[in-house]
Amino acid sequence: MSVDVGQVFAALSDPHRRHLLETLGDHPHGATATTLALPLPVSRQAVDRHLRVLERAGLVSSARRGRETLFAVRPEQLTRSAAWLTDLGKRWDRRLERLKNTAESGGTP
Amino acid sequence: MSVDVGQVFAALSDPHRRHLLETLGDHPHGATATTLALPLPVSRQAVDRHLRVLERAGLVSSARRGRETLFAVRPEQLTRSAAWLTDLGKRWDRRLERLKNTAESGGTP
DNA sequence: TCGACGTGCAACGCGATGGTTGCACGTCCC
DNA sequence: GGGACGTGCAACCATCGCGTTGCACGTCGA
Repeated sequence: MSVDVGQVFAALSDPHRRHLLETLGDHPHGATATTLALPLPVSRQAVDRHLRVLERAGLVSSARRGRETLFAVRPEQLTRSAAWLTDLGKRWDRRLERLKNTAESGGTP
Repeated sequence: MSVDVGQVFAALSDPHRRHLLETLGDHPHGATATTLALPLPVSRQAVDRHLRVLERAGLVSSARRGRETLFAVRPEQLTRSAAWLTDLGKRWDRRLERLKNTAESGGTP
């Protein structure tokens, strides 16, 4: 909770962050920023900042273990955002359905 | 089709654009940028650019009628993005479920 | 036809964002 | 304890996105 859908969408708008999320899905135990940055053409700090953005959006969680920080996915926020999207879609469909019925029952003047 | 989910999420990340989408839902016949900008504290051009972004993301459609341009919602892309989100969520859940089972059946070495 | 209205495009300023590098702190291993 | 490793933070620069204004073009109505 307490996280705006806007932050989630902003986090998901970046291709690098989406890639990080996909990769993190393959590491359910969690992965460090250094490990994730290894095959990428960007620096460790950049990946770290991306992970911070994802964390602020509630999409990943960070847990420090010893001298390394493990990041792991957190499905709840993603589910919430998906629900937001489907809700908006449903409202649209309902409006369009009403419009269609109105048109059939007599009136687009 | 041919629209990236990144564009959709980037479009949805802005509060003004989300508000425009909500408002457009109340005008199934379509609305002009000037009309939409009236109650807002931003200029008509700003609203127009927001609508262009939404159009590029495939979330709204523009149709010129005479000297005015009507914008209307287009639910398909929104449905697609919602599906993308739920799919990613499902994959995560599946991974986490597997992890849980693995842990129970004996092994986190 | 001519004035009025509405739109689209270009140029500009400003703040946010993404990327880099360098350095200080905490933690593991010998 | 001491060196090595990994992380977090700050400063700096380039780029992008948002908002503004001004102007030219197309379209409606008298």
